Amino acid sequence: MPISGAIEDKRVCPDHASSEQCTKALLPVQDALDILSGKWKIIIILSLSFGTKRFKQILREISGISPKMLSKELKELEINELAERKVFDTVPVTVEYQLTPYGKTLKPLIGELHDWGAKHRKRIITKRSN
Amino acid sequence: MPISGAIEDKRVCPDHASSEQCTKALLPVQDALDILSGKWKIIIILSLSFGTKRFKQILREISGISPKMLSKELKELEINELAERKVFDTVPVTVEYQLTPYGKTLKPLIGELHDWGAKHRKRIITKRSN
DNA sequence: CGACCAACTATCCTAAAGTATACCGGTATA
DNA sequence: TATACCGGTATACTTTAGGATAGTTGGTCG
Repeated sequence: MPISGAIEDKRVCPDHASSEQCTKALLPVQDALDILSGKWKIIIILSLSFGTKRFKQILREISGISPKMLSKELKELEINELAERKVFDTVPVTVEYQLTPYGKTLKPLIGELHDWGAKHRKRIITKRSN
Repeated sequence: MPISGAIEDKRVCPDHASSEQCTKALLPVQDALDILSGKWKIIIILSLSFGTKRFKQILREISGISPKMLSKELKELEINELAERKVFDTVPVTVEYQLTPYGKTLKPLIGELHDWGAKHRKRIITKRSN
């Protein structure tokens, strides 16, 4: 006897939602993940969403990251046009990083991530203390 | 001479936004990333957001994933109470996976990811064809 | 009998991710 | 003189993620 296979949320998943539709919906998500994946990229973007920052400043704010990783990740963000590197001819040289306008389009996404993370954090902390 | 260090978006980053505030904002995001990171987890959640699915069905829908990875990732989703595994005593045995109510709270986040990914996809495809 | 189904598990392996530590040239500060 | 700052590199290393392939258990089909 076959099981029901009931899909409980008809709004999100109408009965006719085929596997192909699902597979198709995965593509944009995979594209997004491709350039946001890794342990640090989103964290760095969040940090820059607070404003222009200098290299050492980011290094200090993000605990645990090494200069090598920060350097590498910033380069990748630059390549993908999410962040911008500006060099000032001061002595010693000053380098500033900031989000590009395109990078700023990630703010709603990161906002959601922050909100969900905050709720999740509460949840796990509450659990532990029980 | 010091540079301006001007922060262009006072709405997001008031002048008094200290490094500590920024560091603090990172925590919830890191918590979220901790359980969502990896190549497949978000993809699997998205797939399940379309409705209850069986193991082989997910395997077919998500191209490129191996049974080993799918199995591993599903277990982790279970541990974090984002997904649920139901075994039916049919012949042969049937196993269904679905999002828990808690897992469903990720839908807005994944929606944002999908939307941004779709725009990004357009952007890179347009670029390539130029 | 042999092949195939579902739902995995086991084993082996590689490539990439990430860490740790040290170092650079030039300047300023104690 | 010694130390620290800046914006990184260089080197060496470990860890982990993920891929490829095969096998398992119990049952059905032809």
